[in-house]
Amino acid sequence: MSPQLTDIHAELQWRQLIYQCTSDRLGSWLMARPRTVYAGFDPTSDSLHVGHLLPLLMLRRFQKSGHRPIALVGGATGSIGDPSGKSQERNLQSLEQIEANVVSIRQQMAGLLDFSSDRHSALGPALLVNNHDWISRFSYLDFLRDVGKNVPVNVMINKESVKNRLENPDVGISYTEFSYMLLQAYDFVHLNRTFGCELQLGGSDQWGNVTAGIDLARRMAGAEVFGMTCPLLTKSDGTKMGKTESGAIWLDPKKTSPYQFYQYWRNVADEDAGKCLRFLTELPQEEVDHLDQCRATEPAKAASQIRLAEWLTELIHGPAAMELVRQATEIFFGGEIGKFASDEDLNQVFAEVPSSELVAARLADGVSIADALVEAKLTKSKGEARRVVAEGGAYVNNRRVDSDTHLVTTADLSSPTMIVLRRGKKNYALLRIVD
RNA sequence: GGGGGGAUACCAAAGUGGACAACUGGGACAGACUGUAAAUCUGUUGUCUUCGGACUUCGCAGGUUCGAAUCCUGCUCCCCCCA
Repeated sequence: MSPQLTDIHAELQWRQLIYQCTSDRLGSWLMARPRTVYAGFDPTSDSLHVGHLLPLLMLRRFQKSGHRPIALVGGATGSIGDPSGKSQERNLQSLEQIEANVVSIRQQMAGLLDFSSDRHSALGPALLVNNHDWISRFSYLDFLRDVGKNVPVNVMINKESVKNRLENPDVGISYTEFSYMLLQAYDFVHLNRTFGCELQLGGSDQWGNVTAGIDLARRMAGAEVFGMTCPLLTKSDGTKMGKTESGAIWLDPKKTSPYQFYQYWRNVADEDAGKCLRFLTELPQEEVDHLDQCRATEPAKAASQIRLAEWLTELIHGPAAMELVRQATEIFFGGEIGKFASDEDLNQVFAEVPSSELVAARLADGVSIADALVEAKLTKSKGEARRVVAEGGAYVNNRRVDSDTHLVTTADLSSPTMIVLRRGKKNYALLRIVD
C-alpha cells in the first residue's frame, strides 16, 4: 500500500519555517495528494555546509511526509551567480569544477534524502537533477524566443535582488547576473513539465526568483504552481549561522571533523538554540517545548545545545561517529584518559590532535616532562615547559603534572604506542612511540 | 639638494654609563572562577640550567670603558620640515 500523507504544513507552521507563501490554501493543497517539490543548491564548493542544511532538511521533511522532493543542483545557474543577497558581482567558476562539485554534493545529499526507494512517497524516490542538463541545450536565440519573450524587464528590474544592485552605482550588475533570474525561473517550468513539480522552496532571499518561476510557468505552460520561502537562519548577533573565524562549517568530515561539527552546535548561543531546534531537527514539538523550558530554568545545563548537537551530528555523520564524538567530548572536557585497547580508537578520538614521534628507547629510560612537552611541540623551549609545569598547566593523560622532575615512562602509555599530553585547557598533542 | 628626529622584546612605549633580561600598557599563555560563554582576579611571558647561576639580546658593523640599550665612528632603513 502507498505511504500515508502527513500534515507537513502544520508541522512547518509550528516550526515557524514558513516565511512567505504564494497561496493561503497550501495546507489543504498538500494534503490532497502527494506533490513534487524542489529546492535549488549552488554547487559553489565540493561540499555542502551548514547554510545548506535548512533547505535540505525542508526537502527531507517533505519526503518524510509523503511528497517527492527534487534537489536541483545549479550546474548552469551556479556558473552564472545569483545576485540575490550579494553586494558584488561573483567570479565565475570553471564548468569542470562545477561538475566535480555536483558529484560530491550528490553523495552528501544521499545521506539525507532517499534517492532509491519509494517507501516515502507514492510518487517515487527523491530526485537529484542538474539544470546544466537542460539549460545547456538551449541556443541563445532559442532561449530568447522561448523564455525571454515571456518575461517583462520592468518586472525584473523591480525585483529586490536586482534593484539593490541597480541603485548602487559602485558595484552595478552584469547582464549575466541580471539574466540569472530567468534561468532559475525556467528551471521551475522545466521541472513542472518533466516531473510535474508544483512547489518551489527557498530561503526568503529567493522570493523574487521563486515568484519569477511561478509567473513564467503560468505564461509558458498555463500551469498553476506554488512557492514558499523559509526564514533565513541567522544568529542573534546578526552574523551568519555556520561561520566561524576559521571558515564555514562543512558537512564533509574531511573539511570539518565530526567533533568540530558537534562542538559548533554545542556552543550555539541560548538565544539561537530554540530556533535551531525548530529549524534544523526533526524532534517533536513536545520535546522542543520541553527543551525551551529547560533552557529558561536551567541554562547552565545546555540541554538544548547538547540535544541539537547530538541530533545533527548523528544525522550528518552517523551513529558510530557520534559515539566517538561523545567519547572525545568527555575526555576533552576533563575526564581522565583510561587505557585504550588499540591505537586505532585513541586515534579516532584524537583525530584533530597533532602528534610527534618519540623513540622507544628514550621512553624506556624515562623522559622529563619538560622534554616531552617540547618534543610534542606544546612548548617552544624547555624553559617555557618548566614554567607551564610550575603554573599547573601540564597534563599527561589529563592528569596534572605537579613537579618538573616528573618522568614520562612506558607506564604513561594510554594505548599501545601513544601518550596524550596537554598544555592548559585545550592544547593536546599525541606522542607516538616509534622504534 | 639643505636641516631635524627616530630605530628597544609579539605590538605599543619607558629607559641617556653600573642597581637592566630591561618600567608600563596591550596581546599571548597558564591558574582560579564559570555553563566548553563573557567579565573578573592571580601568575608567567629571551635561551639553557645540576636552580647556585651561566649565556645571548635594545637596527647593523666596529670602537671607547673595569663596565654600554645608554658615549664615539661608519653603514642601513624610517619619519618630519625647508627647497
